[in-house]
Amino acid sequence: MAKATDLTAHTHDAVLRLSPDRPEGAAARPARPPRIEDVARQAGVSPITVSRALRTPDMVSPKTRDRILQVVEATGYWSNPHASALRSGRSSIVAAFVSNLLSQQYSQAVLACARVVEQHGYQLMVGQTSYSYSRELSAIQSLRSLRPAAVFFTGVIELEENRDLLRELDIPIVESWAYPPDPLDMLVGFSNTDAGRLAASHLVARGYRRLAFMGRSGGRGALRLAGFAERAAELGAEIVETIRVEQVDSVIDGRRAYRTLLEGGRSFDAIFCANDLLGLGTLLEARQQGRRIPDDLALLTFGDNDLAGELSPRLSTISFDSNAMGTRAGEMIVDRLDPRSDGTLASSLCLDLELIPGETT
Amino acid sequence: MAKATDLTAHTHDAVLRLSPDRPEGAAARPARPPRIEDVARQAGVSPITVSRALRTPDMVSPKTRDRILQVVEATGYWSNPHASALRSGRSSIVAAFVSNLLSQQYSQAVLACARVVEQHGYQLMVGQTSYSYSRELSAIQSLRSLRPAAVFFTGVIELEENRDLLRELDIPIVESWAYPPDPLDMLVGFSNTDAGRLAASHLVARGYRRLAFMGRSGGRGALRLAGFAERAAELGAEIVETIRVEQVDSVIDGRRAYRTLLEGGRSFDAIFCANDLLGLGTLLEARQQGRRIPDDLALLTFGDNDLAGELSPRLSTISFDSNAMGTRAGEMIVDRLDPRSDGTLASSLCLDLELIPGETT
DNA sequence: TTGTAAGCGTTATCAA
DNA sequence: TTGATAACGCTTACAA
Repeated sequence: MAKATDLTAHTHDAVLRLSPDRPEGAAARPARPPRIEDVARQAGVSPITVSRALRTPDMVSPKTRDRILQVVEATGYWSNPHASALRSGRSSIVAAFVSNLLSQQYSQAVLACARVVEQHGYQLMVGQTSYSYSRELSAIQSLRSLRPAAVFFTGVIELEENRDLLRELDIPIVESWAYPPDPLDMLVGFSNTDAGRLAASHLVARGYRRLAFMGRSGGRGALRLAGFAERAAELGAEIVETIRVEQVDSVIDGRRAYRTLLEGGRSFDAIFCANDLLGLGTLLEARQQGRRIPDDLALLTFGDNDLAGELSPRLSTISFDSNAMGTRAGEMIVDRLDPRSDGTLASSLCLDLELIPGETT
Repeated sequence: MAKATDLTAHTHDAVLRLSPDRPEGAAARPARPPRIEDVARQAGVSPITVSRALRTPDMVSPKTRDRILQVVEATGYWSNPHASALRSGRSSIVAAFVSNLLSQQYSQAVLACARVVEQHGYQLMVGQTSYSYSRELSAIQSLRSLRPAAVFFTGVIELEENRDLLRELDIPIVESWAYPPDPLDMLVGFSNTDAGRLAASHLVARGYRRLAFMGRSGGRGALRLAGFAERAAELGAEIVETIRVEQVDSVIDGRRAYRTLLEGGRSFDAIFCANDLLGLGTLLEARQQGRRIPDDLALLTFGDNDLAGELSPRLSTISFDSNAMGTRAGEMIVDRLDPRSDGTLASSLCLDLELIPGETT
């Protein structure tokens, strides 16, 4: 295969190499990875005994077990996960599906989950659903034959047909990022409706009455808007404008949303941005346009960006801990998969929301 | 299994459910996913013909092919990846190994890579090497039997023995995050040495002469320090203190590193932090301790945090595009795996570094 | 506690 | 262009 390069302008890094002291007589590694049969032969037992020694050590006599484990160590044997999954109908893969792979919050949760399950011998596989039911469907269909040990979604499965498909998998499922009364299985969520209410309460308490909302139109965006509108109405404030933004990948999208908001021509004194990047983009764009914040315009965001508090002005924000969310999801999964678990770990959890007042409201 | 919950304090979100219009006569889904044999029987061909129709359509007559694809569609057939991998010795999994799953830069690169490979029918699996050779070894060993289609590392494999193991896998490998002259296979990197040089040049040009360095002691940290020290010496500046921080998970670690730096008792007028979070933590801690920045202390960081420019003061930073890095890695991988590729895509790439002057130097 | 036999669902190989 | 046969490496079910 041709190798083209475009290196000219850059200096190479020094070569970082370490050569271990290889024992003199160390045999060259065989071209093929060792199979369970190789281990069995060397240990003088049958393959199934090796399998037991590795998966259910208690079912093998200590003497045999030690001998087997020694051979395993010496050969560098590693069970073939495909063969294992094919025969047993269960793999050591934990599948995670993210609404948007570029969102920092989702990735944080997924990677926190990966950390936990990895420590228990599972491997995490990432996929993207793109807030789309059809992508969600094909993701779920691929799970039917992948036979993962468990699934984690950064969201709630809404489509009844997809819920049915997932139930049929008969594996632990963690939904997250919302707090519905009827999760498929396990849940690490927070109340999006409460987040909206909290936002309205805060803005009204600060004296704002003409409110605008920015967020996705479906799912959690709708929930946040519902709570926001409900509480605003209760408190006598008005939602004068609602901007729907379906895909948010960078602050640019927030800047654009703010300009769209202005085009509506309505006057408002505060915006609730149901998403970090929207909030950040709005802040930058509004300041650039000469708005004084919060005097001309107040800004409240929702998200988990720990840098919101480091900006100048510090963004007022409603926040939750996406890292903890992923960790808890991972813990629920490994607990459920652990046959020795006593099953007392909560299978549903609602994380707290925190309103962190900054300098923008 | 017992279900404990601790829900009391929170409001449930409304149920978000959608039920599709299911066609009248739609049969209930069978409990077991369809196998290739089911499709074959319904299409009146043998299993291997179905397999060919799906993988190498050109080898099947158009008429047969269409009939098969119709049945595939109707049954929702999805090839079992484990059986396929077991038999063929190659799976559709792309493995990605990250030095630290909590690092935003690494996750960004990995998820960008996931995005690309996913569009070509591969699934990305994430693992963590924790900057440790032994973790790296076990990661690589697991690959021997996982038989992924390709591997992506957010780093360079340093240990000669691990390099040998990887070569034996005989699959596309992408290393990244550095620019050594002898990559294992493909490379999307940048020069860490140049980054260090750039840092020293900038600081000296701004009039700083007593410099401090913060970063990891091994690998890329060492390269950045080498370039930094080399250029500083050339320009007549002195490196008065070097702080080694092996694990950086949050700004807290940066705060701590700064305090450690002070304990040394040496006086310095500028710090180069080889990592975003170290820089941010140092900034926060130094300001809290009453240091005026950059008058009392200048600060230059290395990383890819687009928020560095939004802080107040804006952090001076040497930056690269980790998102592009992951995307390019993904593109290299799918190109190499595509039998129709003409092999003209560069297999080695050096990304540009950009010095973005902020208000801290 | 250990072993035998069979099969998970696919694809390589060879034959027609 | 299509098919028969066997095998990938493991674990279930059953037997000793």
